[in-house]
Amino acid sequence: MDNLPSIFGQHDLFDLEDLPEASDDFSRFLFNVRDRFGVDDIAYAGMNPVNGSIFGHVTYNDDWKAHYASQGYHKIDPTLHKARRSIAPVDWARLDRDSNFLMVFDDARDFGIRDQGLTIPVRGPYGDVGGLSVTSSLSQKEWNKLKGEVLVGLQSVAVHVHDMVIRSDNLSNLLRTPTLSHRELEALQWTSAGKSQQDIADILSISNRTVEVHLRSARHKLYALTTAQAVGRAISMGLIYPG
Amino acid sequence: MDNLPSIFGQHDLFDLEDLPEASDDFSRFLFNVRDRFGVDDIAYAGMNPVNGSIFGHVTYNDDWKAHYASQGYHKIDPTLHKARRSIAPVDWARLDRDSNFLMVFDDARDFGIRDQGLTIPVRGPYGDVGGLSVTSSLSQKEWNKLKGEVLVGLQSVAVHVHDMVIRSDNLSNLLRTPTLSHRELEALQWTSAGKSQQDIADILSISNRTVEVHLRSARHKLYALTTAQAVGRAISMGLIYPG
DNA sequence: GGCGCTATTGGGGAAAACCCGTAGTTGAAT
DNA sequence: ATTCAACTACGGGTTTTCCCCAATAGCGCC
Repeated sequence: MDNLPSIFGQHDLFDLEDLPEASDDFSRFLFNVRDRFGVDDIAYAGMNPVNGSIFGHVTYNDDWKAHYASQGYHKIDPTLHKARRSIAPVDWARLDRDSNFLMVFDDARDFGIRDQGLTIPVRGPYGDVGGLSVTSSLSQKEWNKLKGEVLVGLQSVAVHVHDMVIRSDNLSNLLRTPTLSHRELEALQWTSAGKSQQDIADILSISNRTVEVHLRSARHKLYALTTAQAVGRAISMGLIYPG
Repeated sequence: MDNLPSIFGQHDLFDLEDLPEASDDFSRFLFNVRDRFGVDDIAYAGMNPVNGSIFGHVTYNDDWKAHYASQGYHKIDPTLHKARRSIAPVDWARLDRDSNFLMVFDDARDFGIRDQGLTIPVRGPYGDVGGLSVTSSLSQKEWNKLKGEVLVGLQSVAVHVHDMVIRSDNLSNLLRTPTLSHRELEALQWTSAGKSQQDIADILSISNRTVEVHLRSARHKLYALTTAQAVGRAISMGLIYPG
């Protein structure tokens, strides 16, 4: 927690020392960012890779927040969907106007929210993913200009917000200790290389039952239902490498 | 397999400049960025888990590049190691001056490279990790000032470079990859989400035997011996996403 | 029309994985 | 000194996957 703030010094617009400690203050921080960048609304959504749940802080009005949640739009929101698969910022103008897009944004319009915006994905080392979105109701020309001006700054804000949220999120704390033992990692690694439990037992010169125990333990630690899921999760978290 | 795995695994380091295509563009781009931001050197290192290869692209002089590679410093480089575990930019000033640090930077000094710099981690959705580092030989006071000014911009550059590298690498891999059918991808995707064949059969409203056929076909196309391996491979290739 | 490819649906049986335990040893930490 | 996590191993029983086989339907292509 203390090894981050000073890196940004005093010159930076968004010094981490200004970042709120309590999660209740995240919204206020976002309002602050919104005003500084001159956008309509700003929203952060963090995705927990364990159960796929999404949590976030937004400056949207309460009506839209409630509607969005009640409709389960986080499951189909194309901006989140694309951000989850992208490295670079996602310009909503480049998204397909497919059925999911229309379903979300047709409703959004009724709540005063336009389909003009950006989503910036950010990832941490534990498979944690987040996205910072901004919306604007400027004219297209003005928005394009503003977009270029704020993009770089928003990138930085996104990283800082995600960092803070993940650090204060209890669920993610479980993931932040992916202390897979050496044997568990070995077993997973060989499984990812296509070896059976018996193969691995021979390779490691241990019993196949022991290999099974290690894989079972790895599944539990990664909250995975199957070994295949554990392998995928471990790869996406950088714990092992594809074989 | 080490107790403390090397940063990018057991793989060899190789230089983007050794690659025929686009290397000139990357090189020019980095030199360009270096001059624009007023730093001494810029280095990008990234790993694509598709083949576990490491991509490096730097503005360091050839002597240091050769020395760094020949000593295998990418395995112990503390700047990479810390960046691998961090979301936010890593200030080298805050790193422990441990044995690994001294081993790398004592040598670096002989090649005119200071232990004053920043490393910005970047992550993509497939477990791919990269880091953009900059060095400076300014006075500490001047460097602290410059650091605050360039940090936000470098964040953006880092994302951009990583995106370009991974994208081109994924693309080249995709060209050699047999295309999986829609059903095969669906089956793999749900398997990655921890579902059994019967679960998937229910979800897709097809027979569990059909699901099995799709998974088998996917395994063959991916040259995978087990479904777990196929899942890992598909994730690392970007065909599916971790569930 | 034939040809090749893919998606779909099965059966039977072998192999592997998985779940529920118990239990001894080691080494590190409190 | 005791707790605790990791590693090791085994048993019995269940579930799932995997591999052999065959078959129908749809699709574009020459």
